[in-house]
Amino acid sequence: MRPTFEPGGHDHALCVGGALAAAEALCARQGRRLTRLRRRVLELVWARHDPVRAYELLDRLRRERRSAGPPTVYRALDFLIEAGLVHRIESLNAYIGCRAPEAAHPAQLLICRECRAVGEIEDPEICELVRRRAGDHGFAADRQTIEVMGLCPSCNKAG
Amino acid sequence: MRPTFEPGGHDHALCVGGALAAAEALCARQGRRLTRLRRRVLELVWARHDPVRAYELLDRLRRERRSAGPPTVYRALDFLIEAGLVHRIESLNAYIGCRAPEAAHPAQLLICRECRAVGEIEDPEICELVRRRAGDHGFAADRQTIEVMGLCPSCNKAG
DNA sequence: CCGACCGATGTAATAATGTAACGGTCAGGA
DNA sequence: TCCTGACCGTTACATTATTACATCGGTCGG
Repeated sequence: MRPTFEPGGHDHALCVGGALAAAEALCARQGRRLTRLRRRVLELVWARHDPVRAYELLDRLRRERRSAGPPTVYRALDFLIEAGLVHRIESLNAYIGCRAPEAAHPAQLLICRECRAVGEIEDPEICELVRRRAGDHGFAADRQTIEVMGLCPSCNKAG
Repeated sequence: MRPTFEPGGHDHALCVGGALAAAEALCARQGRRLTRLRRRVLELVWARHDPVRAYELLDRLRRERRSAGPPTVYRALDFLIEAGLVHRIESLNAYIGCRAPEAAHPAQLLICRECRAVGEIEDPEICELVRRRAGDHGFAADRQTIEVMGLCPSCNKAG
């Protein structure tokens, strides 16, 4: 199991490579088309473990594809989110690569307010409890957004 | 206990009046200044049980205060959120009056994707479970955003 | 009373984020 | 061949939010 927060000195090429390979496999399995553009956007999202903003992606994309505009990025992101390869972080208006795209799942994100690192957990118990409590109020839940602000392990130790 | 989703025919003046009275009391107790402007913005937020957008508030505010600009609204909202009187709904970029401002609490919002009604629950068990699970990964949680999309009781029955 | 200060608000400009609408291209199937 | 639908280019625009600086209006020490 990968750590929730990636340590500083890791070989990031492995992260990117793994994410792209997983994406290829997932799209093949689900009959989705991971085009050149979408693949490239996913790669840019994975360039770091921090959340990435849409217009950052656009800037980087434009360096290699002059034609890129906002819709270029947003359409690619929509596809990647739909496929479960990327999560949108609502409280930051930002995006991050999903670390467990194999199993479709609601994202539970831990966001460090110091270093901006984002960890992803996937806890079925939380998911189920939220669904049940919503149900107790007559509400039929179908999508959950859970985002937790705080301090990641290393910033917590440092502070 | 008030219902999580307010029924159709209720006397909404009571909701607004109650919210304003609670706000006065809370601010008095905490030494915060609920100015005329802030009070009026809170009242506008409470005009309906739906989420309100910042620029909707701005439009309504301008009718009675020509000088109002975006910062006017955003500053008032910041204050109200800080005081726990209003919640920001991250997944909608919208705002809604808090129904239980007495006890500071993380908002757990149930958002109907049909009628846009928003219910608020306050479940300590969810809160605690999320905190504990985050802690299991070495993460020190201090603020939670929990937003659930789905169908409210009446839309669920209708559909 | 005076003036320094400070929080609240006014005001203008602009940044950041996101969407609509339409056209072109290209692959695959009737 | 023609049609269709997904994908992407392109332009324009809508929405959301912030920065920076000016001003107002009370409070408090002198």
